[in-house]
Amino acid sequence: MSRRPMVRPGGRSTRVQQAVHTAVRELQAEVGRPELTVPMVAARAGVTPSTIYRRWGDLQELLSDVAVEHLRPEAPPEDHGRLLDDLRNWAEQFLEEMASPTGRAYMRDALLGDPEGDNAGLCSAYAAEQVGTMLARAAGRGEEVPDVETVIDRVVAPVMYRILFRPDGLTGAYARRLAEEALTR
Amino acid sequence: MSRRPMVRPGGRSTRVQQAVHTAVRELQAEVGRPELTVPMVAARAGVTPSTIYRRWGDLQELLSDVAVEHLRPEAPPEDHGRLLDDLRNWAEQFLEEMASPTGRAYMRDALLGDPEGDNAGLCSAYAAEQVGTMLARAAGRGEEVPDVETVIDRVVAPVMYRILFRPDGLTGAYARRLAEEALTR
DNA sequence: GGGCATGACGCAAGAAATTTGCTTTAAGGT
DNA sequence: ACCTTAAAGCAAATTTCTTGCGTCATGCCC
Repeated sequence: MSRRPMVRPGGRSTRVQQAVHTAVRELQAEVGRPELTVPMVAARAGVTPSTIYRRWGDLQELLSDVAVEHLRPEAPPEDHGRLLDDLRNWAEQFLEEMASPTGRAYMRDALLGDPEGDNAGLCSAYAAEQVGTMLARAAGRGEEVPDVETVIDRVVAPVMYRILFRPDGLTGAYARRLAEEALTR
Repeated sequence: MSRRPMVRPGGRSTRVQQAVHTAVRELQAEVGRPELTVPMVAARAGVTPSTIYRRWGDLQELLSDVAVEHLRPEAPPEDHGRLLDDLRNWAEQFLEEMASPTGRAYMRDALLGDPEGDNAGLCSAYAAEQVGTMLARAAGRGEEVPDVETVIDRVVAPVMYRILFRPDGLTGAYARRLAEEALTR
């Protein structure tokens, strides 16, 4: 008894997962996403196709996994000593990363192969965490700070919406303006 | 010379297109999206699979087409005699349509099979048009009105962002609040 | 109104992909 | 060290996708 499902984070499973993710990244760069196939990834990763099908279901879910990995922020947002500067800079960087062709591709992939919406939720959580860090720092300095949800609505959402639906004419200045308006108005 | 590509809007092409679209809608309702395949749609539409592959490329682009058709608004927004009421009601309806399981599925499909981003742009244009109608009406009444772009950023974008990335806990009240804040603050 | 050029569809064969049952491997607990 | 079992390998069966070619119907011109 007491048989909880076995979790095996270290070992072969992990090696396979990494090999497959690496293969996806390499092949995406080499042949481009439209030419990418599961058997191709499997061959590069030194794995049988059925392994990929069983673990990920299909190419989209695999791409979604890889995309989310890339979308995870690597460091907390820079500290400029004042919330307005923090947020302005972060928003500009965020837009530039996400609006680039590769950024947009990752976002689309992340949303795409994600029936449960788990990966999408994760992306949103990353952004919320970054915003939360900036707000907490500012509050610690005694600044008056808005809600995380407010900043999501006023800064993150417009940037994401425009990237997904109207990618033309996006500039860093737009992101900075959103940040300013979120704090002043 | 002077041979522009022949467009044949009436006739067989159109019949095939409608038959295929209808088949997609019916089968989506009957067997669900995950089970849907191109050969299945072709059979229902009384068409060979190769026709679908040639015209649409793959299932995702077809689904994207069908989705955009459903996302097109059927009527201009209701007129309540005051911008605040117009916008509040419209935002609430918009959220409720888009946040439903079928609405979300359509949105995802529209974004999904759309390498060029044309369909996504179309969706955004629909929303902008609806907003523009309300603002023009209000301006005609002498009300002071914000920019279309502002309303997009403050109302449409947050709703869409949350539907795509954090579908939990969305209510009509949230949409109404966004509308109010877009006009007052 | 009757041909003509052309784009779209049907058909069928071939290639590629996905699925699936069974076997083998190796991680982790006893 | 041994067992148990999740996960990977392998290969056959199935399904989907691609492609070349013949046919059909539409829109234009006479």
